[in-house]
Amino acid sequence: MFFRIDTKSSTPLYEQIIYQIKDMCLTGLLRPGEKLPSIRDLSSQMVINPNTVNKAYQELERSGIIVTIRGKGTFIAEDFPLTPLPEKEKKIQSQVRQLVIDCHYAGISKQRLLEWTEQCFAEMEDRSS
Amino acid sequence: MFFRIDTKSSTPLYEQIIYQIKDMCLTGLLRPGEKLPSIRDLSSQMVINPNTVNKAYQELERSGIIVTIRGKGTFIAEDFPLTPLPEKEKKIQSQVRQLVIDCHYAGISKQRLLEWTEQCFAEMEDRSS
Amino acid sequence: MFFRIDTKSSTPLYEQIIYQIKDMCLTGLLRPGEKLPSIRDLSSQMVINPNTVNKAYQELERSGIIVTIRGKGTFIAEDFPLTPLPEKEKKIQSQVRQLVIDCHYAGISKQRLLEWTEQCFAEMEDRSS
Amino acid sequence: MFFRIDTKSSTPLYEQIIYQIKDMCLTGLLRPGEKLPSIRDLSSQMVINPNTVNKAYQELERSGIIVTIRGKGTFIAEDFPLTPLPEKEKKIQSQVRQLVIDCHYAGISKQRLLEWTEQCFAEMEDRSS
DNA sequence: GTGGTCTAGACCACT
DNA sequence: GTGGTCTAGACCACT
Repeated sequence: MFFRIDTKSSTPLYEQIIYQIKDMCLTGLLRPGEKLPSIRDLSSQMVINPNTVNKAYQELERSGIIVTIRGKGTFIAEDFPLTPLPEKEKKIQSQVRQLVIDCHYAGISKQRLLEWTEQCFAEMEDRSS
Repeated sequence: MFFRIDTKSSTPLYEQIIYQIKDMCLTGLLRPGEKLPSIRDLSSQMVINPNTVNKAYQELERSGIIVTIRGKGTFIAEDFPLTPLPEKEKKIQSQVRQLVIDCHYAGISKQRLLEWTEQCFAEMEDRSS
Repeated sequence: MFFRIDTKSSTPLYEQIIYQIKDMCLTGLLRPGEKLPSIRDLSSQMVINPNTVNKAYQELERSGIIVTIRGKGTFIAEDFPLTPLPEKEKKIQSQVRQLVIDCHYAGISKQRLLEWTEQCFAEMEDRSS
Repeated sequence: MFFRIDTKSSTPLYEQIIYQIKDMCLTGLLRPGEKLPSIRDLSSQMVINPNTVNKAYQELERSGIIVTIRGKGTFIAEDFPLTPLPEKEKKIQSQVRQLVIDCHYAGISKQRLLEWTEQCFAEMEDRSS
């Protein structure tokens, strides 16, 4: 497991961990049932505090993406949890709008944004197989 | 000027204001040279702290979107400021990736995300004319 | 707000706080929209660490019972969130079974258990009015 | 003996075993004097650590529900141990309250909770005969 | 060895 | 003043 953490980023460390693990699940780098590194291992590997890793793991468990088994460790959940809530949809729609606004002011064309989006989906498509 | 502010949202109020003004610029609701309400007016209208509006205006001025003229007020800048920095590009790329991840877990298809994106661009196209 | 925390109990402090606040909501001691004490105030009042209160508040927010507004504080949510998930139902059913088992071995009759249950409901009935 | 163990559950394995054995005693599936499987057998059957089973048996013996006879094995005690301590009563009362709170937020009516409780008692009634 | 809880204390962003 | 994040470090329960 290779993590790329950006300490200068404004997004909290624990959120970066969450996104990386979700990413690895969707790209197939992490498989259902696979064991994640222990909190201590990952925290020492990333040179951050165990509590921070713990927070990330707990939030991932809350959303059903990982499962912790007492005294044994943490594992990728067997079933892929989809939660299509109407609130989430609205939130994502407003994120899209903000992204488009940012693109306009950064001089990024519609063409490029759509390409990037397609590319990300392409790298993740295999998860469903 | 109609603002839709969500005090319960996790995105800070001042950022919400920034996005709304940028949005109105891009959709044509605000035109170059147009006068913005004073900090006092806007803050009392929105029932929020004047400091919050002030912070939004200051950041908008720093990025060249609005211009303050001493004793006259604040106005939408005449020239559309493009800041295509390579850092920004990277940042947006990672935002796209996070958005795609969120869509996957929210059960939102590529199709729908692309549609939403196109729609936003469509509503803003006229600004370049 | 009066909190009764049992440091000797095996249930974590943060969970005790959660149950107390839920309890006060259901019995009407806390009303929708009402402001909760700040994390610092409550923690110093209870002589526990602010992080512990923070954890309780965050979990309550996650389940929609309270709402935090940036820089303003934490408030009881306006709308009462009911989440009748089938998993939760199962969990409660097994809790009931465990409770009944415990009653048997503690020599507590069905009669008494039912009375206690009725009593609790009675004290909370008014919430719906 | 059939055990239904949930490794993903937050209640410790050894507690799950305890409750299951108590349950089987009260429903009549296990009779006074009946022999329990050895720690080794049960642990290999359940695919869990022998220490976990050992812990469960020890705690059951401490509360007088089972009896170990050197070189012979472990048996269900002949006499039904009742331990009506005032502390236990208080503890159960607070468990009832927590249960009622959980029911409220899970949208489970008083009616249904009482039904479930009655049902459990019904399935166990015969033990006293 | 595994995760869970809690403390003490620092620093930051937002209002 | 408000909550959010993070660190350092301790202790505990479970396997």
